[in-house]
Amino acid sequence: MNDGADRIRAALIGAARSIGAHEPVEPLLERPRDPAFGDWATNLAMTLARPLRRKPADIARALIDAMQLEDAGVADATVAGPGFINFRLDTAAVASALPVILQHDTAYGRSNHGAGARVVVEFVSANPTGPLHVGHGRQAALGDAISTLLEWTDWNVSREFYYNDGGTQIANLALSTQARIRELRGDALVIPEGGYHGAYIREIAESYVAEHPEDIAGDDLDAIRRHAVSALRREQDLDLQAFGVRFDTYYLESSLYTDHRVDGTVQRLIESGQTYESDDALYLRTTAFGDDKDRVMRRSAARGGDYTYFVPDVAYHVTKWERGFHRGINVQGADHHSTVTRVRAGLQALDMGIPEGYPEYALHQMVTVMRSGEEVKISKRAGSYVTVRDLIDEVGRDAVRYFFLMLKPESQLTFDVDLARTQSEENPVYRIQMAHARMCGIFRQGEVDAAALRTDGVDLAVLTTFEERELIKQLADFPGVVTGAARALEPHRIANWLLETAGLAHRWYHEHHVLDQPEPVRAARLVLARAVQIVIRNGLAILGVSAPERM
RNA sequence: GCGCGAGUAGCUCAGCUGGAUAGAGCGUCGGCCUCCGGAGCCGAAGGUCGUGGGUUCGAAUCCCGCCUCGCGCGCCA
Repeated sequence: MNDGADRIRAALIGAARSIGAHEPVEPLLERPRDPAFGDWATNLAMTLARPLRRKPADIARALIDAMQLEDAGVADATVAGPGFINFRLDTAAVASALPVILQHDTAYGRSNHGAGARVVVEFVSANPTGPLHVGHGRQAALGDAISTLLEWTDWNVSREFYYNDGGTQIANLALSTQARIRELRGDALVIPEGGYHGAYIREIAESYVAEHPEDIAGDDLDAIRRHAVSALRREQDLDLQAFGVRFDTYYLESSLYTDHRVDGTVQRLIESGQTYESDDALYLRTTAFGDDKDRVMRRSAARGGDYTYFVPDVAYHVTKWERGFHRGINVQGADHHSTVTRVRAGLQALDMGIPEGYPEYALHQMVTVMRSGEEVKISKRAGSYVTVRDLIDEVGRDAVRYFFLMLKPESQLTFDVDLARTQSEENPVYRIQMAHARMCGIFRQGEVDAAALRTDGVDLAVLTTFEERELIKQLADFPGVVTGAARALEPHRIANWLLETAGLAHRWYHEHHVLDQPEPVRAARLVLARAVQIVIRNGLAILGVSAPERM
């Protein structure tokens, strides 16, 4: 799988048994912080110190003495610090990672931990009441990359978009559009309380009047609502298309009512005995499941007597479970944090065998936009905010994707438009793509068919320089980085790893030439260049960023 | 007031779920610059990991208190 870690691990297990360690022995191998220490390190001796009642350093020496070092590709093993064992691999063992990369090619980095199980990843889920803004953009990039990471670890992923096409906000949308229609006729503009002020509402009003000559007065509120929702859905679809994000399913909140799933969920909650009436409203005892107060399910008659949003939300998550998704991941902004406890509480109250942690949440913090050194003020009420489309038009899809993914989700993100559009290596996307393009440039210059390169008969042990060792080790780490990022639902690990890889690749490229080298070296370096090309391309693919052959 | 998140180099941020002398990019300073591919390369300086305690062989990482910032706290969604 990688450059010798498995062989060292096996040798360590054998050695630990021979000195009397209790099962199971599971040595942890990691990269030493400083490459001067070696290629791999283990703290096994320290963890064995207590059960064996011996000093870590003594155990470390005993382990080394009992190991078959040469068989494991180890050139040198030393005890260091409080009891670490550092292993230095021979050059051939390090280089053994390269044939694996070339053989697996587009599949290098994939693994089968998910065993094909189904998972639904819900993200964006914007109300059809306006264009997608930068927060949705972060969510689209995150949700798509998390989905891809899961696919790379063999999960059967369904990307899902949930449309809140019912409720107060849609009513306000219809009323806002109606007000604009009547403004077109010369009436004074009166946008209702909680309505939408953006200029796009006027455009929708104009198209409504054009398509509905029979209702230029704007009296048919139902038709106005349908027109506005479909117009905005179309806009959002175009935004997502420009971003290269596709969904497998669109789930409509309104269908929960027509299928009587909301009524059914309420009925089952009442039967669970976890509900009660108070002040003419129906409550769910969510405090029994960790909430800080009980939540209203059905409003009092004085307030309309209808259900609060969280009832269809629970009903919706029941459908996820019943549709066979026994793992669900919701990608949302941290401003929706309070829904986490409520939705889970509702599912637990139903007592239908859904695990407590269902669904999982990947919450991200807010996004601000920086342009010309100043923060772009976002005022949703006034309808002035930066849309996903604005960003894509300004800096391109690749940069938008990468910038949204380069920070961990818990960090607030400042999108620096000027940096994103910079065409030099201070721009991280450019830097990574350039590393890939440089490898392609070598093949182009040397008229080498990279895809046809084979490692048979190539002496990879001639890749002895420091830069080559470090670069190969980095490439060998890729599968582990992918599984770690997938497990943690953290695409930014891929982004950071790619940036490191690009740095090592650039350094190698500048220090050592390929095409003008004598034969044993030239062939080996071509293989290394090919491996770099493959791994960077695969990493970028996970993030949804392209890998251009020239810049 | 309560809940969640953040606080790490001048700036923007990583830090692989407890490991060694805490890293990267930008910026600053000093050198190179007729090199497959270009505004690029090499090197250096720069840190009380917000703060005070605790846990242990060992803490940026885990626990408790406090400080600062962001978000949320409706019979809105």
